[in-house]
Amino acid sequence: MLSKKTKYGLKALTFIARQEGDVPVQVGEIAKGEQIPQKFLESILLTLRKAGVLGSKKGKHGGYYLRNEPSEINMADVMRVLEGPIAMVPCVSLNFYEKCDDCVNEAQCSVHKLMIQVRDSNLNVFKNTTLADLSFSG
Amino acid sequence: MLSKKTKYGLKALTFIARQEGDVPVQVGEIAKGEQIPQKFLESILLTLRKAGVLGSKKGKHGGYYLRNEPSEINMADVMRVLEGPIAMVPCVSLNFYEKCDDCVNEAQCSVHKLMIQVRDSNLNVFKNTTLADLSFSG
DNA sequence: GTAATTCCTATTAAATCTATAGGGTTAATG
DNA sequence: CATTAACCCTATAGATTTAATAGGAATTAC
Repeated sequence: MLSKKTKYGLKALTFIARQEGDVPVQVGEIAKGEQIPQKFLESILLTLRKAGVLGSKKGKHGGYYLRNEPSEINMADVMRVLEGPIAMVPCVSLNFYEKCDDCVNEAQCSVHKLMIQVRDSNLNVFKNTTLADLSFSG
Repeated sequence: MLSKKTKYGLKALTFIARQEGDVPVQVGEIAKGEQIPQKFLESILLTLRKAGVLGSKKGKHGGYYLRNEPSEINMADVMRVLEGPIAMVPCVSLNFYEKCDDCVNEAQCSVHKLMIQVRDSNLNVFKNTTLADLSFSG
């Protein structure tokens, strides 16, 4: 199940991408427009900023903006920030590999075999989908 | 993240598939062989039996066996039983569709768009992988 | 200097996952 | 037919994670 954090984060990114103006977009605006609890959204946007996806401007008339063009922001990066590793088990994670305690023989492990395929297939989707794909057109 | 329930369930199915004998496989055997808490495993196998994946024989010398050939058991069915819907959000689930409360326009929702692709890609993997693929050979 | 906004930490509330407990039911065996 | 070994079933406790809230600190426009 997709976490609310990720769901809200994706919606917020889309919302920002669609505001084509030059001024940063405020949390309150996004929260209202997308029906997201404002304080929760604050922490999510903060995470995205710290990860380098968003930039921010503080103080009055402050807000958030994209650090790159929507077409340059791919979902693999975004999902890793919001949802964590793309792999469903650490033993098939490319970026966060960890051996299973219980698993004796990784090469023969059925979970390992299946999850490698899932990882590859998801990675393929995420890498090839950009924020622009999600934000514009039908 | 893959739940332990699913992980254990997959390992157990593989274990049973690899026992080529005619006698049912006992929970205790699987638990020992795969390092799974026995009582937890019991409940998982019960779930798989109720879903029609496994059959069981009660009483002394009882145990579990596959209801179909490993090559006929596909992972889409197994994952639905163990992990729940394959879709990461209800609004893209084929078998368990539900509209989002918050989402005003499904067609324009970025989460919806992305998750449809993820669902299709995962479904493709799960439907085309059988228990035989996971159990035998390298 | 006041108002508006992001920034940061802590905490609580809710939900889910993992595991255990305890016994009921069924069947093989001598 | 008693004993034993296995699955069957429900409930519940413990642990972890997720979701949301609270309260203010720091920063900037005006």
